[in-house]
Amino acid sequence: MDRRIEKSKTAIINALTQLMSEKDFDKITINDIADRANVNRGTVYLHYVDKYDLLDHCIETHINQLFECCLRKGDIGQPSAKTAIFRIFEYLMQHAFLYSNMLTNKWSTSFRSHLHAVIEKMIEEQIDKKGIDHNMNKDILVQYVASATVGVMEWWITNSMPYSPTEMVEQLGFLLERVQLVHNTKD
Amino acid sequence: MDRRIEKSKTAIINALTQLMSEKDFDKITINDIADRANVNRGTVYLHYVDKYDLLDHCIETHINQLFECCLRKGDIGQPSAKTAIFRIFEYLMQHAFLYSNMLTNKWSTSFRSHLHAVIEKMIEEQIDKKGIDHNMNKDILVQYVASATVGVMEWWITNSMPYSPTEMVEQLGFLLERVQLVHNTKD
DNA sequence: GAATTTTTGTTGATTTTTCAACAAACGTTC
DNA sequence: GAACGTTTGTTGAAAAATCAACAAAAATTC
Repeated sequence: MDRRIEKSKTAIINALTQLMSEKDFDKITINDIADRANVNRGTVYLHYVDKYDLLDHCIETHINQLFECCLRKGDIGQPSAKTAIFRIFEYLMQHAFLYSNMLTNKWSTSFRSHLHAVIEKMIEEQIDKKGIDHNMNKDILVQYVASATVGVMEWWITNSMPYSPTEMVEQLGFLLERVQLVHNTKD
Repeated sequence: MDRRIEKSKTAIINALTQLMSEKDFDKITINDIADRANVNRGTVYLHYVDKYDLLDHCIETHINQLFECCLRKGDIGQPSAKTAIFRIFEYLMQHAFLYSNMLTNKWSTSFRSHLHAVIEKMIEEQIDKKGIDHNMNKDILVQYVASATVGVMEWWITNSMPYSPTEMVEQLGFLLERVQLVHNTKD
């Protein structure tokens, strides 16, 4: 990709990220974004069809970043499932306003689908590593667990994080043990 | 100035600044600079005729920055001469390697002249504020004091800062008192 | 609800940046 | 000192970014 495109895109995404942790998405104009990114307003339209398309890419970037951060955080191998889940909740908490903003009513579909995609991959890896009960269908199990996990996360964020990350991991741990995705030993 | 030019120029100047506090100027190539600035090598030549022209502009930027930082550091009015001098020495100390690198044998001319220009202005302001002895010529006095001050600074940097900023201010204070540029009261 | 302002999305002309290719100068190594 | 790789500075064509101007849509104000 052309160096200029990369610079413009990251500047724009970063600008929206900043603004999203300052005020409501609805209150943010393309002009605000362009100003903050220090690019011409036209440049935004050059790469994104509108504000919502930009938000979509912004969300995608952040979900990837979240998992990049939580799954390869200076580890040699992969962290255990419980550690990963804990880090995710912790991360969400640290960027509370931004993420609850990304889940804002109308546009939560994008957030959910991107999060689902990445959680799905993660769960599949886990299954391939640990194996499953012989009378279980893998595809269905993946969809089941992914939907459940994303649902819990979404609920947790939109309800102002009523429990601590530690509690969330513990509870989710119990549930995941029942489908044998997590060892029931101390982590 | 076009937004792109401004961005390119600051990226390039910042890149050189970074590299200058890491290694000798002679060891820095245009390629290094372009890579660090994340611009094409050609872009460097678009704004600067060569490495030495770039260094000159870099030095200019830094001298301005130094004085911006030392003379308007959250003050309401102007800081006293002694305070300003102290801050300058302190600032030089904090960016020791960079500045000693900027004074490196061959290219010190540029550094000296830019520093001189800015010190000269500063001294003139001081004189206009405090006035001078009636049988003294202002122009000559300015040149005299500016050269002396710059010379001391240059010597101080290239000789690895043998005295503390406090001592330097004290000594320079004595000397400046003799031409009545600084009050001989406690500051 | 009409008038006014702001925001949006598009356009075309212009400028800047990029990239790849080049020859010349330079530095190193054998 | 010949051969090698690296760095320099320049070129032209292509791509991207800028800017100003525009009409339409949306939001605000009175």
